[in-house]
Amino acid sequence: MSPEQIFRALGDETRLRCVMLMQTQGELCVCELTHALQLAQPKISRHLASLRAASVLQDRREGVWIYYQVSAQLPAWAQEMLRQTATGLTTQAPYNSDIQRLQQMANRPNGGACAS
Amino acid sequence: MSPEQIFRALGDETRLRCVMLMQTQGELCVCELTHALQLAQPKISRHLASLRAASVLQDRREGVWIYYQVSAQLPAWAQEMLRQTATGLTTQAPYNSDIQRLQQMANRPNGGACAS
DNA sequence: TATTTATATGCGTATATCCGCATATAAGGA
DNA sequence: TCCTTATATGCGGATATACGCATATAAATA
Repeated sequence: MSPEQIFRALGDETRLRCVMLMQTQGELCVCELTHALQLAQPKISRHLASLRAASVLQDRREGVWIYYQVSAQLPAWAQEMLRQTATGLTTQAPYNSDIQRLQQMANRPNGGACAS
Repeated sequence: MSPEQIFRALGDETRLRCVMLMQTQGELCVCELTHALQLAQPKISRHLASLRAASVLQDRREGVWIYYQVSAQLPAWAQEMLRQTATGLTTQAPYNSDIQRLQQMANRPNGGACAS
């Protein structure tokens, strides 16, 4: 996908929060994102689909859960750009609170980063 | 301005080309951008206004010319993000051709980077 | 003051985007 | 097969965005 489509995909609060969360926390399923951002599931789901369409995210099914993560196919400049952005943003609201809510979430699915 | 507004501002081909050009070539006036991108002046002008509204660019008048550059007020993460992006993109089309056309432009205004 | 050059903006239109709500799909277990 | 849970999508409406074209503003100069 073209650079401007990548930027356009990041140009929405919900989508940027999702990407920042995955950039710092790794692979997450839809219910984890829904919990962390406290938004309706159809809304999250639709934004994830648009991020995937822009090649920003990749997904994988594991049983009932669908895990999303920042795509490994992203060009190097884009990966570095996201790293920089996360470094700058994740200490401030609402990104820091999203991370906190995720880490305090009970019953995270098994494949999730919290289960050992 | 908020991070997602910065990304949204970059999420358009014309605007991204303008920003990449200024990121690598420094301060430019509207006629230089119009020449380098080979687009209509009202179109360039309107996109510059929207980049300024998103705090991505700052402008300054010098006589008849209005010079735009990447804003020095941008948060550090955003400046670094633009630097990364320019490093990744400016070797490829259409960004490289824009730079080339700018450098070959005759009669660049006096304040421009070419005049000594 | 009239003209030229550089830049910005008003306007109408076409299209894209985002939302909430309801519903569809898909997998797993009783 | 039925039920539950997780996720995706159809739809209609409200709003935003981008465009082309014409025109306005603003500075310099004659």
